[in-house]
Amino acid sequence: MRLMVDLARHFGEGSVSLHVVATREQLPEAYLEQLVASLRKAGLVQGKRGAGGGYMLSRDPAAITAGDIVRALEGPIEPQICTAEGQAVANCALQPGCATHHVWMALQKNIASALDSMTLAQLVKTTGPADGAKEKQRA
Amino acid sequence: MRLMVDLARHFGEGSVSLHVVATREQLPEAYLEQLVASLRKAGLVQGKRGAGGGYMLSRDPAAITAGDIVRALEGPIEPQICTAEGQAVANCALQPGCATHHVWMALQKNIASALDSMTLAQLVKTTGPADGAKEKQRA
DNA sequence: AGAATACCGAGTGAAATGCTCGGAATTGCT
DNA sequence: AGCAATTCCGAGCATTTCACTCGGTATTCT
Repeated sequence: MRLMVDLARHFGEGSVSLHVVATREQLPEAYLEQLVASLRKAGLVQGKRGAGGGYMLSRDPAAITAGDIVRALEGPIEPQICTAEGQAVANCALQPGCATHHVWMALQKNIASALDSMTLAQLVKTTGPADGAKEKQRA
Repeated sequence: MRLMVDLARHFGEGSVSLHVVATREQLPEAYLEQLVASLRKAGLVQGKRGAGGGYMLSRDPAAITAGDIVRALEGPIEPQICTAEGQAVANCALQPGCATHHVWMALQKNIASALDSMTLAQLVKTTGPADGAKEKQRA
């Protein structure tokens, strides 16, 4: 997540090496390498090999949401095994009218829409200065 | 969760033994025992010992939310370690303007309000009796 | 050529999750 | 009083996930 925000922050400056990001964000480089692999497979970033290479976002920061990132890294959003995104009615296999299924489905949609409504561009903006704006929430 | 809905479904009928709930919901009894301990400590259910004993909700089903249950079983709602409920500004200890903190806080509030808006009474209503089917049927 | 860098696959330690086991303590029934 | 039902309690166990490491290979720049 922080990785992506960092990349977004330097969007348009060519490719950035993981080494730089790692030191800048104080994250283990070897770990980022692994994460970025998933992000690349999901088409969110592009890598450039060789000396002077690195990574860059493949889309505009305004066109990438937190939801995209979460899905790329952790798979479909599913509060419970039986309520993953994109499953029609699911594999519950238990009582058809399983009371709790309702709960998790509602929650899943809620989470998904919350994450999908946050773009990288927004995140970059809301954290440049001393973080004064905390208004972007609708009940 | 299903345990609580089951209890709610039979609210007002005195105490229900775990054995009954377990067979009714097809869940391992020994496991329920453990779960219900947390629920009791959280004040959501009351236990009555001895033969003919069992558990019952300590409040009206309309006064218990999914959020209550989740918190009782899994602790405060926290999408990330640094964004648990009830923490003022938190233990991030990293960059003060950590970009992603914002995301998780928003998400946490979203989840919490979603769960808090679902009461057991509602859940009982929106799902027919599991299999007992001798309750008064409505919906 | 040599260094920097992305790529790849496997492995590790700690924690959470769902569940089991054995044994108390309490209560109702006969 | 005694027995059976039931809550209570603490520990343990198998699997999975999480965050992270390691060693190596391929590519590209200077």
